[in-house]
Amino acid sequence: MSNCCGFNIEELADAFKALSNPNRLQIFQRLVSCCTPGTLCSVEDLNGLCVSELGEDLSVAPSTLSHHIKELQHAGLIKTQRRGKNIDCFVDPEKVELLKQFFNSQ
Amino acid sequence: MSNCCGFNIEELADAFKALSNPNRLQIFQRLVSCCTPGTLCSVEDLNGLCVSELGEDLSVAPSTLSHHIKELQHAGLIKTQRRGKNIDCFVDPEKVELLKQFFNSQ
DNA sequence: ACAACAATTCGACATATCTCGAATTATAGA
DNA sequence: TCTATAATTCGAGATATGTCGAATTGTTGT
Repeated sequence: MSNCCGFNIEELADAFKALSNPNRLQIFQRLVSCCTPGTLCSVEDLNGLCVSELGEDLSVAPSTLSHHIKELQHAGLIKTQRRGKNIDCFVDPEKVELLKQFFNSQ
Repeated sequence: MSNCCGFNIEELADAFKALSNPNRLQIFQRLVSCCTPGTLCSVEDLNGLCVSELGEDLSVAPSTLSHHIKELQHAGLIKTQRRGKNIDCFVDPEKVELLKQFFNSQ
């Protein structure tokens, strides 16, 4: 577990890998921007989109979409929660904050 | 060329892909942190490290290191400049700014 | 219990990536 | 010109990734 300047390189690399696929990046971007300005994205606020909504303008098979959601989840970028037949997705604000700080470290 | 919320998804994905490899991320992190605080990273300032210096604590073959440098360059994250036998590397502050803004878009 | 819908798992395939060693190019200095 | 050093290019091999279709699981409503 290599550590550099307070950042865990492996953790960051995993996050960037998850964002390196255009389809996944679009999913993430959509989740980030779906939160109403001024409010935090969190599970409590329920500012999320279900899996099928996230794949609407993506032209990938449901199985591929599911795979991408899991990748984002394993990288710690999003969290999920079942709501009836749907699975809602939410950005993890702490991880986003970590990434912000990385690029702000001069 | 897909565009979302003012961001070019392909461009961002290329940058994240370049940062998704732990070795490349460490190279980038080292370049980012080598700039003296308060100063901008730019070719003019010559606040760079040569290729071999960047690979010192990385335990990869020179050919691999060269490959990674080129990946970072193609993604627009760094710029290079020959100085005698060495090739100096510099972070591109504009690209870093773009990535900052992406994570700051709520 | 059954049908419909949402999502996941699994196996397979094509493609991309990471890495290396060997050979090559570029530069500086004797 | 010759040698040493820095870096790159090239080809190859192992591994990882993106994608799909088919089958399966979980949930709701009839």
